[in-house]
Amino acid sequence: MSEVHVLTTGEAARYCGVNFRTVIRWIERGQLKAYKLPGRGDHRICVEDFVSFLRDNAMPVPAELGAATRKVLLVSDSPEMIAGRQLLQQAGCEVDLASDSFSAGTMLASGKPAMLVLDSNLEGVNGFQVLDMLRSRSEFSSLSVVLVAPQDEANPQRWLDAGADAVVAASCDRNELVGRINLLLDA
Amino acid sequence: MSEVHVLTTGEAARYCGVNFRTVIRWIERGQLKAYKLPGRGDHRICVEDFVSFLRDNAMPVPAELGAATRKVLLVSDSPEMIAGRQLLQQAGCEVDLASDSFSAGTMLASGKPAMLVLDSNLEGVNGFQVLDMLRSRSEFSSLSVVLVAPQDEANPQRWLDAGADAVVAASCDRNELVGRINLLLDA
DNA sequence: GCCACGGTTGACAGTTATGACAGGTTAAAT
DNA sequence: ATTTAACCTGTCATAACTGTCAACCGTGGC
Repeated sequence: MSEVHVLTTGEAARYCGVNFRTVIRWIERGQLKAYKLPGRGDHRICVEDFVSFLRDNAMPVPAELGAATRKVLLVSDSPEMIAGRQLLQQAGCEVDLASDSFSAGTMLASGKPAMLVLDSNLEGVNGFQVLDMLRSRSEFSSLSVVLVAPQDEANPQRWLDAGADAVVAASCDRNELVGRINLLLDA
Repeated sequence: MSEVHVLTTGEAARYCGVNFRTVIRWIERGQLKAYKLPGRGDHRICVEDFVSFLRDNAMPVPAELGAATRKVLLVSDSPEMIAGRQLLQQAGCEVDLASDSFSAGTMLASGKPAMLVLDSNLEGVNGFQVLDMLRSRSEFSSLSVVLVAPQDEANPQRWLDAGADAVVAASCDRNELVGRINLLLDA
């Protein structure tokens, strides 16, 4: 069963060092998404919504809540890429792995990773199509995308134009890849 | 075998991030419908009642409970198949449409359809791979799958063996397709 | 039979919602 | 520079809801 972790106004208030009254006002103003319990109308805030609220307002994200924001979905069927998984885990990331585009899609939607590492060499994946789709849907607006370019890539810029946040060559060093992923996750 | 799914107070509580005591109070106040077991008077909540309670109170519905009963995800890029969409809508179905496997995956996971109509002629889709993945994940255990077989299909049985609930030829009549979908949805 | 597990109940402590009010900040108007 | 208004935030008291705790009871496994 899915453990939906939610916060009360008091918890959210303590996390950002304000009075809970203020948190309620943020909610009333529509700045922070929340729902109400039927009883007295207590507010409950999904951690996910809270974290994106903090980010939108350049507020510090508590480490224990930000852990979920270091989740990476790695989409590739190449053994070398998959070997990079361990490096990412050592770097403190949670890593989901998909080796075809259909399951990649399901894992993206259900696992809610903060980053997608997409190997455009994967058979049946059209990187441009995927980027188009991601960028046209608001639910993925905060998703970072690192594109692993085809072997023969001559013009990496076109991927950036299509919406990728970074492009790396498939042949690039794994440590370099992990370094860039880390940089994006911390940004 | 049709599994009548019910929740205990503890499960319902975890689903909406409150204490089980609170769930019992909602039931006592008549806000949440439930029945009692004869023994100690344990509460049991039908998933259906729980979901409509959540909806009534604008509370988030957990993905694994929210599956719509007449929602179909149509995965194809063939104009004829897409034309079948209207027929399905006329038959009272809600229809999502995906034309590539990646977005099909995202829509399957986020849209929670009751049925997947998968065109195996779609480029980049390996029907067997998809069926394997679906049947190995419990979150999709209740999903019906209608497979639209390749043009040259000689042995439809192998799709059924792989986990499809029905197989139709790509050339088959649209009305027949809709009829079979309806049958499965009502089952 | 015995035990672990999970659910119930009641009492009580802890939290939260609400409205009103006061102090602080910002920005525009004088 | 000063004033003013608008706004945000914290505080308070009250009422109501929610969580916690302990004791107890069915159920199923050993």
